[in-house]
Amino acid sequence: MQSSDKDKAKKTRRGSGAITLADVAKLAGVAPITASRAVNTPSQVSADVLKKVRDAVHRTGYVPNRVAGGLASSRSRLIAAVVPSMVVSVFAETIETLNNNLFEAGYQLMLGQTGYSAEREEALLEAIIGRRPDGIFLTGIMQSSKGRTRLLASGIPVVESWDLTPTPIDMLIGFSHADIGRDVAQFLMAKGRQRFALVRAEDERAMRRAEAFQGAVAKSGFKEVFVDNVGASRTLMSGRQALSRILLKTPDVDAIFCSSDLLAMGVLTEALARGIAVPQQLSIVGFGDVPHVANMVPALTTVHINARSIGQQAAEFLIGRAQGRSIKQAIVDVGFSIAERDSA
Amino acid sequence: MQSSDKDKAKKTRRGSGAITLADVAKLAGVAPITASRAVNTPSQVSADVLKKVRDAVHRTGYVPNRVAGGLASSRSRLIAAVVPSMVVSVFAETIETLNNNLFEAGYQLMLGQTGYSAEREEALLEAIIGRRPDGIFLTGIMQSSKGRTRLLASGIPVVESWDLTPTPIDMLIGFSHADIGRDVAQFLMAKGRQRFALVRAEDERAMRRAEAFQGAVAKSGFKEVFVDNVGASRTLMSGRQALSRILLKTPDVDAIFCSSDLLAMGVLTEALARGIAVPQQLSIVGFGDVPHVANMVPALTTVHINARSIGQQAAEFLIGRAQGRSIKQAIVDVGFSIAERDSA
DNA sequence: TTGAAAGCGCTAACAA
DNA sequence: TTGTTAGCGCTTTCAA
Repeated sequence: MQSSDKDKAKKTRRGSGAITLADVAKLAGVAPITASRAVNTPSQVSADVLKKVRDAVHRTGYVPNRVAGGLASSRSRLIAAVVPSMVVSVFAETIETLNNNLFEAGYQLMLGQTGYSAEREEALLEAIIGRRPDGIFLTGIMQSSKGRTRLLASGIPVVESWDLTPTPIDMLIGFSHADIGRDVAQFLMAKGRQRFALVRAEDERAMRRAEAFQGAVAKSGFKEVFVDNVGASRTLMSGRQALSRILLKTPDVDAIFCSSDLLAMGVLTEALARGIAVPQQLSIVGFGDVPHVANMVPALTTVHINARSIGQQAAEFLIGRAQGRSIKQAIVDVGFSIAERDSA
Repeated sequence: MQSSDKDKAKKTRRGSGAITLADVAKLAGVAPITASRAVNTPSQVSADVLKKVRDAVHRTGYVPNRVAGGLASSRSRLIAAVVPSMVVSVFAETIETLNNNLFEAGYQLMLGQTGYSAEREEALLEAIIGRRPDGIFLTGIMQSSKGRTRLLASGIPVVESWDLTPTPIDMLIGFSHADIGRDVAQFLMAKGRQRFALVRAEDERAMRRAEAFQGAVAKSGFKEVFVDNVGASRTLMSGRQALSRILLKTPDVDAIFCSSDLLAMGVLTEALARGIAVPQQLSIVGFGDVPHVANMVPALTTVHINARSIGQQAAEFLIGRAQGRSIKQAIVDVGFSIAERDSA
């Protein structure tokens, strides 16, 4: 007798308890589908209905359940991004730009981190595909054939990045690491440097830059390049320690190419601490061009990668695909440049 | 006559086309719910069924649709995190740790960036609640009462962070910005410094640190603190420019507290470039303790925040709540410390 | 312009 | 231990 008008029908068994579109529709006196149209495609309903539904939305504080919507429409409006690490600022820049652009277009970003681990990457892929995102952004190329197969089988648009390959899974926005290694070597040789060393982290792309660097140096007949591998530790401190080791083995070193700006800053810091003149006695080149290295003293010479433009381009591709457009030029080489400053 | 066994029943109208649990179940010769149990709670099915279902999963490459599962169970296994910016490494550290811990527990991270903008934050909140995540991590305290109301109404567990308040929405992991400002002022006064300046970005929390700093200095009878507000630009360059401006107004400045390590590095860089001795002539204190500032020369004295422990604690809270546990001590002051190094 | 019906792919509840 | 049934909250399809 005193039942409110909420429970006129027989009670259902479950549910999250939140306001649903059906509640809004009932309040507005229209069918659920009409309320749906008023919310999503207002141009399809009359002004009268629009007003009633909007009122009801306001009164109830209704927030559409995108999970249900996603299931029904098989468009999740979710994009997944896979990154080795967030604390590496170049990746953070790409993700920030990607995320901002996606958000403007009504897409949400799901973030996965591999920590540079292959098995982690595999588990991540499964978790991502399980969410049925409308697109996937990969930092790097998917190396594992199992991963490639899964991705292909999922039918989800994929952007690989930060590298070049003739056989991308789908779309690609990258640059050539071999070219970078070679160009940096030539740059340093043109400066008259003669004894080279590399400081690099355990990372497949860094390895390819290193190999091209070594190749170019060898081709010009200089002594073999000394390579210091700092392993997984990508800190300023490991750069400092690397220089110490290098000086022990090759005291006559006069040029060092590092696999990241942070390592280069470490080398630079250690050099200054030891009273080694940079760039007079020692040239140092970094990789990434993190924003602030340009304004340090001495300013770091480094390889500039346009991390933000990669993020933006990826957003365009992914949104385009999610909206059913086909991307014509889906393989883009964004290139790089050597930002010549004070350290080399 | 030649129809495959896929389409024995009448064709359905829609769908994403991917392999579903029903396909797997049919192949394994069991009911869908049994296949579901084999996949999610293997202990509930017989060894025989488990094997048949696992085989079918392998043969088909089935990946469970978490969207559908989330809708049915009203547990999305999704946690949302709101951050002002990813390129600020302290936030990146927290997010990285949060994400890693969540992933281990089978949760996925959805990332939202406010860009320090309030209206952006509002839109973000709507997008996040629409996904019905199992938890929300907020960098900072939700200031807007509208936002607080929405969050409260959503019923989703919330962790606010990076700050303290007597009235959190739900859970809280933070530290006192006023205490930091006061302690840093006292630290510098104890060092015998007499003429103070602040470099700060346009940011509510930085403002509170600044005010407490000014208060402590005033209380001790020193000249008024000169404040340089660099606005939204949080770069090393803005730190350099800030020092230039400060020197113009207060040439006798001997201590500067910056609202971030990056700004402090800028001030430090500019000081060194001008031949100002640090810390002899000028003490510089940063905020955040980004990993590498400890190893620079001179090493930066800064306020250490345990960004990773915030992320880890938040993961624990959120996962606990998502699994129905109630958190007893849901307000945590993680504190801070002044990492005294060479710059002050 | 509006609505009825039928699912999206999965799991909770109940039953066998 | 396994299965049946009935939705989760929304949108597509088809019809009026």
